[in-house]
Amino acid sequence: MANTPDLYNPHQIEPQIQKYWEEHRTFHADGKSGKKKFYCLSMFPYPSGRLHMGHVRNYTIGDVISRFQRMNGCEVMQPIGWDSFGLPAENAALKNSTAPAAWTYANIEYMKKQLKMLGFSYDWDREIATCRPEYYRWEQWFFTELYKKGLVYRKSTSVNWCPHDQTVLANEQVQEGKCWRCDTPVERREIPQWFLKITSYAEELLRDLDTLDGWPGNVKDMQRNWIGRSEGLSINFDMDGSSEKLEIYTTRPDTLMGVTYVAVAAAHPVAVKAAENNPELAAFLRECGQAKVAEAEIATMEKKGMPTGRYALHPITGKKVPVMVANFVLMDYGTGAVMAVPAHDQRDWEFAQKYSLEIIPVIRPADAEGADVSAAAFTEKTGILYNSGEFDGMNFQEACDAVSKKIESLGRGHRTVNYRLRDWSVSRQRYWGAPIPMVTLEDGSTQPVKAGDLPVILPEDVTMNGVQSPIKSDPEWARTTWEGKSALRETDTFDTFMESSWYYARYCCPDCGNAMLDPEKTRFWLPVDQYIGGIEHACMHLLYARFFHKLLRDAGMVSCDEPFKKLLCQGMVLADAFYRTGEDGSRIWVSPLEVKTVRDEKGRIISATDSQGRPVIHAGMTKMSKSKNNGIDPQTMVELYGADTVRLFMMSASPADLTLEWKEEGVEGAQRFLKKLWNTVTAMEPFKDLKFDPTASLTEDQKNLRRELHRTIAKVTDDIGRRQTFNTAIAAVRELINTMNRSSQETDQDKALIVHVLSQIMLLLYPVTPHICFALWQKLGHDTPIDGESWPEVDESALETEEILIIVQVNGKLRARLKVPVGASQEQVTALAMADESVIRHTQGKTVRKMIYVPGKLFNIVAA
RNA sequence: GCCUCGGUGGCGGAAUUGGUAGACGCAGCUGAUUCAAAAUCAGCCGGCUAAUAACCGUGUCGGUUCGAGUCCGACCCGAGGCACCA
Repeated sequence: MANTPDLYNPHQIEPQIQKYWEEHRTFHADGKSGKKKFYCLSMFPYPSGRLHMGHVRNYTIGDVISRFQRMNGCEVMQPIGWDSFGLPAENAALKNSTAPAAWTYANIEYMKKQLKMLGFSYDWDREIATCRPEYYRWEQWFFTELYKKGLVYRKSTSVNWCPHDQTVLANEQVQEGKCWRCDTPVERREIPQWFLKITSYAEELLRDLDTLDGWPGNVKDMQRNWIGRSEGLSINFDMDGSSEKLEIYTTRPDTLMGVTYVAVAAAHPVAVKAAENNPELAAFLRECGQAKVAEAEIATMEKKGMPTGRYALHPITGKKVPVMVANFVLMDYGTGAVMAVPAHDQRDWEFAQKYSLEIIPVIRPADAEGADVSAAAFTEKTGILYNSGEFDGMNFQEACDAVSKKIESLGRGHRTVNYRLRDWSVSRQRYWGAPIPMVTLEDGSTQPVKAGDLPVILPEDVTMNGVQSPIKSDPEWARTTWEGKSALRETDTFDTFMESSWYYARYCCPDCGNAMLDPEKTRFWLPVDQYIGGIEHACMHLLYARFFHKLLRDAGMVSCDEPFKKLLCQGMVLADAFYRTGEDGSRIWVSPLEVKTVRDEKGRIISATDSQGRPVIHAGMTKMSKSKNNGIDPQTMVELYGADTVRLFMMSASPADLTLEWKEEGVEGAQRFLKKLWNTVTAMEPFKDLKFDPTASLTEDQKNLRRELHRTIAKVTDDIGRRQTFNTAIAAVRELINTMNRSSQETDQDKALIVHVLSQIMLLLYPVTPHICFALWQKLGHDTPIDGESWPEVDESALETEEILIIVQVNGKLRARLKVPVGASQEQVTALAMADESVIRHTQGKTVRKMIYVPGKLFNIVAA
């Protein structure tokens, strides 16, 4: 009878094992096991239609950590859901004439299937979608509570406005200053918006960063700088010939005597008023109103200004200084006015040069008579004041204190703490979002919707015309009553960061129907033990979620101070990009899957052609994107290679926090590894019942293999558990397999050891490639599934060695490697080192000046 | 422009606390097997070199140190974020 060869077939085993997990509810978490809890969370996806490689990378990391913690004795809760409000649904609705809701729900269903075929250990019972009223009703309710607490206010602020479409544009929808749909130049426009007072929590958000030991330092640095706490002086300048005041803030009070002009934003009342009978100035203000609302835009554009014709009075000397309008001063930042000290601030200096404004140096280097500001501003804080009257001779700190005191005693200002962080504008003039639960009464006053009238439901069965939100174009939708009086609903919706700011808490009690959160359940599961997501969220999402958590805490719904104990930011996924040049000279991007490359003997790409043999140009590795046609579809990859191969490649090709370069050859390498592993286990299957006895007398080979096994267990445990360097963990397992293959396989004890090592390898690889490990675990003769197994333990006795390696250097350069007995003394090492041929050669004719001995490691001879 | 991170063989990367640079893999080369190819197995694989000697070598320049990929200073290049993409 012919045997069918037993080959690795992921497409057969993976669906079976996934079905087993689903039927057995293996990954369901209810908090009743009595084990230590571990909450592992990956940033939930926007349901764009298909999973992309960035998702797969994110979720594979989360799954590896979840399975690892599970094996280490924790009850792991790993939920998943959908960040399902957002702009792309509206764009898709326009393109395909579908309702955003229908499109979104269809995408969720499809992507759910894709997640399942990757074998992630989610507790699907906790799935949530933020576009469901059961979810956003609590967000609406919480907003009305915050309103009652005084943490919500309304203020006018700038937005990008398309005058043709009569609509607000997202920054993304403004391309080169023009509307992406109709190419009309975009204008800045002030409209009233709802704000959350995140600045009231700025101090705590800053301070608590120090408690986040499990966060990467760079993310904490970014948040610190984003919050941007500064101590300075707020000063009121009197306007010449009027009772108006001009309030400014400065972090350099020491330079106050060098102020030669004041600059205001184009939207500042002083500028607007001055432009009333100055057509030239009015034209300039219109020009300023044409820039996009983005900090990078403002910081890089050409600095322009114009005099208002008005003057402010210096708060100490009373001297008249011109008031300029400047395009780089924004009404939304601070007070919309700044004092300018061109001698000691580079931007002010350049502006003063351009518009021939006075430059008065008031700080000189400590070792010079005066400051040379002819070529650039002198911006050091190490100088001494001069040209400053009563403040002459003071240093930076003395001057700051003295000037501040003086301004305060004159009643013209006060010392204050300022933040770069601005309050959070939560209003969006879009349809596909949670309606803001506010109403306007006929008397013009605004009121929060009563709790009993929530949720304010967003209609889902709508048609989009691309210009206006359906709830704005339907006058009936807004009509309502409040305390019996007729009222109009707010038609703006929430920023989608609102939904993603508390979803992690809702996962603890997704079915809670009578409250936003169940405090008992949040107390049990929170904080999230491990959060995983992209570094692009370092400031906004991660700061908003921390802010929301503190709001929830102050409302008694959660009991810890921070939502995410440990944070891992994974890198982007890149792929080769290729293009050929079209007849009109344009670049036609060709998918890397269709490209054939020719390499030289070193393996460098020397030429490439597309599927029709046309030459294409290699544009290097870039982020997977539609525009470069270099996105690799995860589903296609799973269908070709299986989920385990995709997971293994993702985790082994680079460290989790760096970019990952998708290479088909590398994926094939990962597949090759799994096939070999399958074949090795199959070959050892007949010996699965042999038991390895570590207490028997072992051969050198056996001792060596056993030592390598336990070293590998120690390394993989540390790499996954502490360092989160999954790539080196996998490399260590591969090394162990190489050692095993070189090891003797003669005797029953040899074979028993190999069967034992293979079983341990299954446990080490299970978090990364759970399906194959599940199947091979059975083949190795275990009759209970691998899912219930504990993480392997290191046997210290296996690690013992008789010899150690000492590195011998002469003047820091490697000259010899010495194998010495474990207990060798420094004298013995010295004698052996000095007798080494290479050491003798390199010390010949020289005097030994010094010898440095790092016990058990290194011996360096300094000779000259 | 500002904030943060990164730069090591042909390529991805390793080197965990300042102590052997290049683990592990991909590509490539050589051989075995094969009618042949694929697959598989074995060996080689930073530069220079006859060499397993010596020298050079971790973006550039300078510094600290017995010793620097790692620490410090300056610069160059690339990536992420900059508040309405998520």
